[in-house]
Amino acid sequence: MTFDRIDLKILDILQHDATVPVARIADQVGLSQTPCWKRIQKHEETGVIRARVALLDPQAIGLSLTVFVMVEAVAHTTQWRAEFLCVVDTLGPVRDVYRLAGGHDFMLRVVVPDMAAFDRFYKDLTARIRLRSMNSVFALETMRTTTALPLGDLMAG
Amino acid sequence: MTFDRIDLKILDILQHDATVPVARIADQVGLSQTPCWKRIQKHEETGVIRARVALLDPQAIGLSLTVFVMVEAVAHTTQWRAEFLCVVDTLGPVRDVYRLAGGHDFMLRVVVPDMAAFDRFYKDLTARIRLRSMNSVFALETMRTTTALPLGDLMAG
DNA sequence: GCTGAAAATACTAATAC
DNA sequence: GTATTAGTATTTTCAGC
Repeated sequence: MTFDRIDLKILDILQHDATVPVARIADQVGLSQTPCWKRIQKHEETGVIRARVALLDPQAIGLSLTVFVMVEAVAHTTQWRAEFLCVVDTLGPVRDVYRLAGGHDFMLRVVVPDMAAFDRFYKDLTARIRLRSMNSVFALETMRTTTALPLGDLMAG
Repeated sequence: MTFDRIDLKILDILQHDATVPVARIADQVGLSQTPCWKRIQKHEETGVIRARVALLDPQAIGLSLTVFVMVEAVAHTTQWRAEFLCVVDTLGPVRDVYRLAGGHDFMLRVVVPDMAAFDRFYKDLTARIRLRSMNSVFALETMRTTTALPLGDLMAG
């Protein structure tokens, strides 16, 4: 898979605002509507565009607490990883799961309404699987956040 | 601002797939098209729906390295925070900026193509602002990730 | 690969109930 | 809140260059 400047520009527009009509995208990238539409279609089929979603305001909905949970595994085995993943999948507040290099094995991004809800999550997690260690880092403020990928750096380089 | 079950259901559908037509959403929440459309419209105006975006596959585009950068501030002042935020805003690979409780002051989520690009980012950051400490945690694997908020927990509780 | 135009679908707004 | 309507915009397909 390879992307030319036009592809990257199309993707960059859509990852910032997916409501822009194809006609205007075509205009901005210097293409007519049909070929522009076909490129977008291709990107959807090949999975480069994974989804089109609405982003909600966590504060407005009352989900104002973000916590990063650093976890150490009891055993470094495929089986333990599978079980761990299975457990966190059943826990509603878990948004992201990363496997890490270094001291900690995993990091979870957890979103809850308040500290009480986080405590329930904490008890749920520790009840369902044994962990070597668990270290919670609380976010006081989300200063910036974006789902868009840095395509600009690719176009320049 | 208060949301009933219907509002939450509408938002939950849209945050997973924003391409679902209003007619089908109305169907699923047990409303006719007009009031359903008006609710969505209201949520867009009040900012509950912040944006509709396309989510791209980082691997497919060659942005396969995610790094979490933990930063300690040199000074705990409003001015230093503003300067720090200003600097990271100019650095392309920075996706998220969180202010943290505890030992580290900030965490950045950084997305780059490879280690060489991360090294460039590292040099850029440290050249533009003085930090007390900087600790990079590399993600070996993104096991799960979602932009959707856990609304199910709210509907149950 | 491109252009242009037609068809199908969805959105938006207004109506009366 | 529902049902219906109509006008507009967008998406999607189908020709031909």
